[in-house]
Amino acid sequence: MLRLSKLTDYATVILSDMAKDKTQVHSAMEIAATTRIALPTVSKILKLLVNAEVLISTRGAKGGYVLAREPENISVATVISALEGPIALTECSISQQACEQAAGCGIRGNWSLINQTIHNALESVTLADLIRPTVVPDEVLIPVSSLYR
Amino acid sequence: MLRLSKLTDYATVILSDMAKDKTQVHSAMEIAATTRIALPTVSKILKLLVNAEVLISTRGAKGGYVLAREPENISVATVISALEGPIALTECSISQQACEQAAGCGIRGNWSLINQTIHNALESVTLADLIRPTVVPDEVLIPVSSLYR
DNA sequence: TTTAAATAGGACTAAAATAGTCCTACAAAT
DNA sequence: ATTTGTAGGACTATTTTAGTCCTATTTAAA
Repeated sequence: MLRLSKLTDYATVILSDMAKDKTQVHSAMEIAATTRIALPTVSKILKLLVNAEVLISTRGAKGGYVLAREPENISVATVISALEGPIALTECSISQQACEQAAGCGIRGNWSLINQTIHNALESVTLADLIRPTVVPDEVLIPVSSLYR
Repeated sequence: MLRLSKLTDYATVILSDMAKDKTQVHSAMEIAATTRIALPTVSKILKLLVNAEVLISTRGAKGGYVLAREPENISVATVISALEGPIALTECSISQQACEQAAGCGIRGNWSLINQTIHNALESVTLADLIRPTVVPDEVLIPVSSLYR
């Protein structure tokens, strides 16, 4: 269902939580407690976010995790790719090697355009936006169609 | 990886194929042959597309499938939801019932906005666009960020 | 009216991805 | 030294997805 994995979902919850208190070092245990996500799972997610340079970790007693940069500079796209790998709707957009159908496939180019579109949409939303109080706009304008007309 | 399922991918290939010859009735066997996708799999996909009213089927000898409407009027969003169900990145955007974290979750509203954005992007691209010769534009403009500034 | 060529619907199996857990090693503070 | 913490990876269980198959029904044509 074009669904994000649960882990990614958790990651956004965790990061939102951390963003509210963005200079404080949070331990995995503490985060598990406030988010009510099981500790081993929290740890796993935090590690992935460190690898993606979204978080910075400190080892040892009083160690823990902090945001590596301002919430405004952490895009949703970054978080998703940290947890799930590259954002691409179709297999052929990632692996350079042609699929079996590639020869007669005239739609690859257009898929990559759609991927690009979605990637841009996710890139433009940041952690700061996520924790902002919800505003439901009258209309959401997406001029993708203009590309074709 | 925010990936489409293989079946959805196949569906776009199948539909593109059918769109090239949009008034002709195609049997499942014929489609399997030209797309090189296994027959039982093709059948499964075609049935789903009939249920979603993207295709119209005719039973019996000389029966088969045709597009239910013009390729311009079949959106990628429709195809995706036919195969995968509602397009929603997060669980909570679909099931009305609150998740465990819901109480302290301040990001649900913003997720639904992102969902909406992506849905609109996918809604604006049609089967007709998919089979069009690829054009790579200089820039893809997505003003999602403008919603927040 | 019989037969062949199709789809409809659903049950079922196999395979792959995802989620979740656990263990051992390492680092820093007290 | 000991305690509190992360790093990294192996492992297991669960769920989802992909793929197959069977039986019923429908229609065209011989």
